[in-house]
Amino acid sequence: MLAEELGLHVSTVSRVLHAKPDESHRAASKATVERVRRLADELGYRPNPHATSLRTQRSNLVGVLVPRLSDIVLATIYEGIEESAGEHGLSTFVTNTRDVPEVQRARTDMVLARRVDGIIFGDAYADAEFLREVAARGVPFVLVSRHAGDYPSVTCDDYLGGRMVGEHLLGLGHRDVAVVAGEPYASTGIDRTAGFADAYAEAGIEIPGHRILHSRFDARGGHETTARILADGEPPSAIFAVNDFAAIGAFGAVRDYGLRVGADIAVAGFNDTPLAAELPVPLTTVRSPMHEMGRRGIDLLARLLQGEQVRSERLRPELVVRASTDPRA
Amino acid sequence: MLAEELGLHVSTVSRVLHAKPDESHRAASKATVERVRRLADELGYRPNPHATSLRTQRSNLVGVLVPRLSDIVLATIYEGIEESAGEHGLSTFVTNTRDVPEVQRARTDMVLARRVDGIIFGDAYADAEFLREVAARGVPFVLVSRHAGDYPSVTCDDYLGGRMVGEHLLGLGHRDVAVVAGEPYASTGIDRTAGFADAYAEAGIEIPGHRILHSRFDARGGHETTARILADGEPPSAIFAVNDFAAIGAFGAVRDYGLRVGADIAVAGFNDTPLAAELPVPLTTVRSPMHEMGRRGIDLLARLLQGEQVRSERLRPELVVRASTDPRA
DNA sequence: AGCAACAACCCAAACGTTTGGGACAAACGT
DNA sequence: ACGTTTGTCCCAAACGTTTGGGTTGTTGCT
Repeated sequence: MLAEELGLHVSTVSRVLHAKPDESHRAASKATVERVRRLADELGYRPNPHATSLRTQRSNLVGVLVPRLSDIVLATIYEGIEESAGEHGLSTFVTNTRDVPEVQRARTDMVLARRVDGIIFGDAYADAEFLREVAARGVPFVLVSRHAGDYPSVTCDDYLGGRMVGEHLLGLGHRDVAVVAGEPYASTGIDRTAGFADAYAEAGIEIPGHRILHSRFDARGGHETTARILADGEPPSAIFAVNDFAAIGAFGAVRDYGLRVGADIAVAGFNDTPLAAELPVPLTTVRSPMHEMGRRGIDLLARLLQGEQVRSERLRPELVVRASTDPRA
Repeated sequence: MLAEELGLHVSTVSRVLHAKPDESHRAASKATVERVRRLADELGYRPNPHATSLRTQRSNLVGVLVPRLSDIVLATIYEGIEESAGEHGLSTFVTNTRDVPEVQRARTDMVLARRVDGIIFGDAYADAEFLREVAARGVPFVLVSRHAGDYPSVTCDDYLGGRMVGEHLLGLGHRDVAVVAGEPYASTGIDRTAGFADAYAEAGIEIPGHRILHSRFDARGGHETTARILADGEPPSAIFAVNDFAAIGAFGAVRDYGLRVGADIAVAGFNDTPLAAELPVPLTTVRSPMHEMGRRGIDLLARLLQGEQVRSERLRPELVVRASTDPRA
């Protein structure tokens, strides 16, 4: 600590710098406080966080694990996390796990080795197996985007979102529909699919198993899976892809099959990413509060780190109808 | 260091754990080395990085500043960075600056306060003003994606890429063209535009000023700017948007204007993001090695941190022709 | 036998904080 | 006049490493 160029003891300076404005007088005389403060920001003094962490056993660091940042959904969630983290005095550490269990493990070990105070998982597997291990190690964590077990999480109400899409398509008269369902281990895809299927079931229509196919979450995955659907007998009249990127991939497959999105076959997505509205055929989708999920996720973790008891949050989605399901829109 | 449950002095253990395999015998006896190693990974021992950093004055941390991670281009570059950082024993710290100078400053201070060893800027302003300040403070840094001044950088050869698009459109007979040029402070947009314009100039065609408009880099920005172009008299026969997202926005604007991309008006983008190929009208674009840029960026920084002299790198782009400029493709 | 060389360790300082506990003087109460 | 309080500050330990420099005891050489 260079700030004892003023002939003061480090401890005094430390106290001055840490005192809340209303109790600074307890640390030192008014004059001294002033002197310290002035010099501190004259020199642009910043306490060495390594020293602080070492002493306090708290790093104010949180690790954030996501499948991939190049997925705009997770990237946006992370923006929310980062934004709000600052307000809590926390810094974040993101890392990509590609949804690969070994990588998740390795990255978790990595952030733990960096002595983070807690972790935000954006890549939870629905079986929660790995999370149980983490919990057993006593590491505080929260989930965002996906939920698992009953670990604290902030998610979109995906079931409701799926249901909205189902009701929308039902209302348009679509009876033969297919689902590009995403990865089987992600609660997002699972719930969206379930909500969608339940809406149909309640209308007396069971969606047959061969109409519900798992897929990767990216455009390529959506393309391949949709191609398989289209290759399988009579094409459905509508396709629900559980996220926008998969839906865009579906666009590609539909196009390759010689059909027109909107006119010949309805396609709906999920998330309302900024692209959805710009596509040549604008995409019907469900707006999920991605940014907000991130913010609330870190808020939740912050409270957890304070020792508070926390409850999961489920945010409300909103259906956005565009021309990909309704050419008149 | 808990590892002296074996009755050894910490320093001995430290030496054992740091010795390269071929010189471990200099640290302790074979038996001791073995004992230490075994206990260490039995306990899952990881040195406390804060203590290490404090002692060595090196954090093995690098700060990464990007405009926004929700831009898939930067997110992909960051994936490359993270991937390669691990191989250098470095950890990274990303943060969004939204291309706002005050935020860039604040985030730079933030990462510096965290005692990073160096910085990677993905958000350099072409005027390099801020970078000069950073350099003056003696902070090692490299640039990725954009270049500025002659600070070490890893970029795509954007000028060449722009030129490729220009020659391509010229070859198709387009003489009245417009450019959605991106932000005026980003070398990417500047160079791509310059390359494009030069290609036309060499063919004896000066692109008039009102045909080159700055824009934000996202879909919305591309949409707005394209709409202004279309509203301004006779529409051009082709539009070059300096990145894919802006191009997708251009798609939206063209659609709203009642024209068809590919058939009525050609549109080209830049970056070849995974979406480009999936669009209902597949997008002609220039493939830029985003992942590779990230990898090389951190490699460059790593070498800089070793004290080596480094040279900027300029990676080769590749034109990918699709139906948005050539319906026969 | 005497001395150097080496193997196998240990010592202690230092990195920059935070924090419980003083120390010292001035002001106060009676 | 003397104990007590209060205001202002200092002391020192501790956090977990790394690293230059010991200290032993054994082996090798002559």
